[in-house]
Amino acid sequence: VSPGAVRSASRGRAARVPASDLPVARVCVDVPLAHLDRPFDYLVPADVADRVTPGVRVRVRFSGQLVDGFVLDRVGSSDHAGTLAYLDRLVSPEPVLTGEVAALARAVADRYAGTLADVLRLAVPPRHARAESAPAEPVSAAVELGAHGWADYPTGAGFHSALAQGRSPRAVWSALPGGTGGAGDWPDRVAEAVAATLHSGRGVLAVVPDARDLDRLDAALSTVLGPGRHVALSAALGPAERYRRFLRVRRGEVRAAIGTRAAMFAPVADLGLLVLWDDGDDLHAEPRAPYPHAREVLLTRAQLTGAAALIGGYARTAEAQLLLETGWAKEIAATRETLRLRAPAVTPGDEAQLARDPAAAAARLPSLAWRAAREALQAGAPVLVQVPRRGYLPSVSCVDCRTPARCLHCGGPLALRSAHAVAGCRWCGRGAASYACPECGGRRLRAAVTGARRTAEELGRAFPGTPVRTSGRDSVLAHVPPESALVVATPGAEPVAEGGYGAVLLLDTWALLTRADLRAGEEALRRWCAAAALARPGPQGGRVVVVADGALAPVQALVRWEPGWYASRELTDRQALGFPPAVRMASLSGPRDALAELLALVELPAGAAVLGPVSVDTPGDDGTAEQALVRVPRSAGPALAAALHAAAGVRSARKAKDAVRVQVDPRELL
DNA sequence: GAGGGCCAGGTA
DNA sequence: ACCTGGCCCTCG
Repeated sequence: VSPGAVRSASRGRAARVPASDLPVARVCVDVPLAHLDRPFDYLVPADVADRVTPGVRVRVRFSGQLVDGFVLDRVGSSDHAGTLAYLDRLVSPEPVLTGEVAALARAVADRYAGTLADVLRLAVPPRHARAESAPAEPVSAAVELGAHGWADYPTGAGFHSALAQGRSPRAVWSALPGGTGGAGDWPDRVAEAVAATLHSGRGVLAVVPDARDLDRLDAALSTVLGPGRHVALSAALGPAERYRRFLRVRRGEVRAAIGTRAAMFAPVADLGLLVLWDDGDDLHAEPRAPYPHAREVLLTRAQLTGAAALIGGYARTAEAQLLLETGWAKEIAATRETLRLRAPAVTPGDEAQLARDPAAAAARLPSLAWRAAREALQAGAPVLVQVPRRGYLPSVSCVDCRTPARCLHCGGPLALRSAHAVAGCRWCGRGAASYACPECGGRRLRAAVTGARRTAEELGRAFPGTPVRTSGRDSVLAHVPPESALVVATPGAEPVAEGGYGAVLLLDTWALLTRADLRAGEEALRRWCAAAALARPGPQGGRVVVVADGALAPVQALVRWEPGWYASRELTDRQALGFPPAVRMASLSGPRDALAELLALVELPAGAAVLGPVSVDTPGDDGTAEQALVRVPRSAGPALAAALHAAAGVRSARKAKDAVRVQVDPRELL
C-alpha cells in the first residue's frame, strides 16, 4: 500500500500506514479493571511517528470505545497474535510520563495490589493544553555550596557532605526542636540538604504533609537557593498552574521539587535525594486506590533510582525505626547536650492535682499547668494549649486501670456494640465474655472517653484579661505575635509564635491515648512533639506540661525527648504482637457475598492468616458490609499483593457486581 | 468497562 | 422455535 494513496470512504481521511521505524506502541489504557492491568500494543501511524515517544498521552480504540492511555514504549514488533489497531490520536507530544515514574508506578501498583492505570491517575496531573505552549524557561545555573546547620547532629555533617559529593546516604532524622525564631529549623536543614544535592548535579524531591509545612519549606528554599531553582507543587494551585509547574519539572527547567502528597510522583530527572517530613502524619496516606503511602512510594523510588533518602520528623514512626533496625538507613539524632540546649522543659501534670483557682479547676487544669501558663503570660509570652479533636472512635478499656482492651486471640481492639452486649473483637469477631485485663486483672470494661473539646471560653475564664485565639479545622492561624495570649489549637493547626511559646499545655490526653487505633501511642507522641517543638528552649524558659500519667511510655518519651527510644519500644511490641510494620496486613471490605467470593478465590501465600470477616456498619449501606483482614509475614507481602490482585482480576473479568476494596497497609486498623 | 458466544432452562 | 440469565472470554 503506497502511503497516502488510499482514502477511506467512510472516514474521508488518508489510509494510515505504520511508522517505518518501531511501528508498535505499548500502551497502558486507562481502564480501572484488574484483569486488564497489562500493556496493549497499537500501530503507530507514520504521520505522527516522530512525536509518539514513550510517555505521551494517546487516545486508542479499546473494545470498541475510545479511551485515554499512555505510551509506555516504542518497539519493533508485537507478540500479539491478532491484527493491531492504530493509535486513534496523539493527544499531545509532551512526554508526561517518564520511564522512571512509569517503573515506579508499576512497583507501587504491585505493592498495593492495584493497577498501573490507577497509580498513573495519581501520578500524572490532568492535561491543561495552554500550559504546554508556555515558553521554556532557562535552566538555572549550578548551586554553590553554602554554610549549613547539619553539624548540630553528630552524623549530620557527614550526611550533608555525602550528598554534596554525589553519594546516596539514607537517613532517619530526629529533628531538634527549638531554633530559628520559635518555628523550628527543619525547613532550613531540608533546604541545605536540597542545596547540597543540587550542587552534586542531581535532582531532589521533598514531600511534606500540608500546605503550611510547604509554605515554610518553600520560604527556606527561596532563601537558601535563591529564586527560580525550585517549584512547589500542591493541589491548591489549581489545574493550570499545577500542570505548568509539573511541566517545568519534567522538562528539567528546575531540578528541585517540593510538595504535598501528590508530588511524590513528580518527574524529577536524575534523582539524588528524596525527602519526607513527618512520615507519621496521616495526610501522607493517599485516600484513592490503591491507597499508596508517601513514605512507601518515596522509599521504593529511592530503591529503584539509587537516590539518597531522608525521613525526618520530631517524632519517629515504627516504620522509620524498622529502616534503622534493618540497616537500610542510618540515624541522624542530636546528642543529649544539644537537646538540653534546644528542647523545652517537659513535665507531666497530674490530673488529680487540680489547680486551687476555681476557674482553672473548672477548666480541669492541673496546678502545674496553670502555674506554667500564668508565669509565661506574666512574662509577656504566648501560651499554646493543644486540645485533641473530638470524635475519636469509641473503644473499650479496663475500668480499673484504663488499659485499652485487646482481643486475646488476634490482638485486635475490643468494642461494645451496646451497653449490655458482650465485648467483641473488631478484627476477628470473636466474643470476649471472659476478658481479664492483662495489666491489672480487672474484668470490667467501659467505653473509653471520646475526646471532649475544651472551649476557649473555659480557658479564658481561668486567665481573665488574657486574649484567647483559636486555630482549628475551620480557621487555621499560621502565626501569632510574641505577646501574652492564650492560643487554643487542635493538633496540626498550631500557629508558630515568633520567638517561641513561653509554655505549651497538652490537654485531654486520654482522648488520644485510649483510641482503638493501633498507633494511638505513637500518634499521641507525634502530636505532642509537634506542639512542644514550638516552645522556647528550656534554658530560655520554655515549659511544656503534658496532662497525663508520667509513667506512660509516650509521656516519658516526651519528657526525656527520646522519640527513638519510644519508636524502638513500639516496634518491639508490634513484633511481639504481630502488628504492622512487623507483619504486612491487607484489609478487604465490601458487601458480604462479594467479600466471601474474593476470599474463596484468593490463593493466599504460606503463613497467611485471615481475621474475620466481621460486619462493619457503614452509614448508607444496606447493612451487609463486612471487612476481613489478612495478615502475612513481611517477606510474603509481595505474594499477598499479587494474590489479591489476581483474585480481584478474576472477579472483574466475571463482571462481578459489587467491588471489594483491597487496602494493603490500611491506614486505620479498626 | 462493553460486547459477544455458548449453554441451560424456561416460555409460546 | 424463541427468549432469558449465567458464565466465560476478549479487548491490541
